[in-house]
Amino acid sequence: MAGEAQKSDLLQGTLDMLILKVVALGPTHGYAIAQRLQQMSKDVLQVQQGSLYPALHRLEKRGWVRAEWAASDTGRDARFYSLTRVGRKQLEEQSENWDRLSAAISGILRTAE
Amino acid sequence: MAGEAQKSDLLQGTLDMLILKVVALGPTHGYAIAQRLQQMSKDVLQVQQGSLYPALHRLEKRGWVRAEWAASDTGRDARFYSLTRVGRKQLEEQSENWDRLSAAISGILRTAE
DNA sequence: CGATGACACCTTGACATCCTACATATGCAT
DNA sequence: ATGCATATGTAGGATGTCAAGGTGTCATCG
Repeated sequence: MAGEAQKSDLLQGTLDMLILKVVALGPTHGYAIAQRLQQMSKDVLQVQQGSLYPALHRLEKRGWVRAEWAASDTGRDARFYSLTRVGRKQLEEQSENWDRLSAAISGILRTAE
Repeated sequence: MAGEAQKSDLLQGTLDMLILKVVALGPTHGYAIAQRLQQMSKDVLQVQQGSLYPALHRLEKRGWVRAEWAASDTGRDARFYSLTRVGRKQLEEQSENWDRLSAAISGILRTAE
């Protein structure tokens, strides 16, 4: 705790979108999704397991991803997720929404005093 | 509700920061803060009153804003909020954090498939 | 005079999301 | 045998937002 800046690991509401994006790049299992998000963001984003797996389950329940067991790189069984057609649509919508909202917010923050 | 995509009016976790920013531009009362955010964002952001007032109260409780009664433009009494020194510090920190996180997210979304 | 709508404050209850912490199990290296 | 990275999952609690409702004032319109 030596003067570390407080970090919230995520922006609320963006996790589903980020997972969809990673899965859109190719079928991936949960553990790897979290690692990849961390790498892709250069350690800015960190997904806790207690956030990750519930998110994957709700995405599957909504039909945005499909899951199946397969062997991971290391030979162990892992649950691979792939994007459904509905999921791809969702990813597009959420990305557009993100662009709109984040641009609006950044614009406000840039307002000169 | 004609097939409208569900849209959350805000990105969770950004409301406090946005309020601090508006208040940083000059003392303002709650109702006007919500209007201003909507205007500044060209109707992209909409703050519900059930989000606004609890937010103002927690900002005050944390000592990030100071509140006092005064007459509004229309002559009616309103509760004007102004930024404290601690609040200004918070605004800076949260803005930097926003920049980091939003840049990371946008970067991931831009990854080519 | 009564109704309406904009202004301005506020609370309650439900809900979704996230985090901390815990729990389980495998494979590999030491 | 012990530990570590991999890999999945749940339980409990905190937080933030929303939908919906409520109070009261003031100006305007019919």
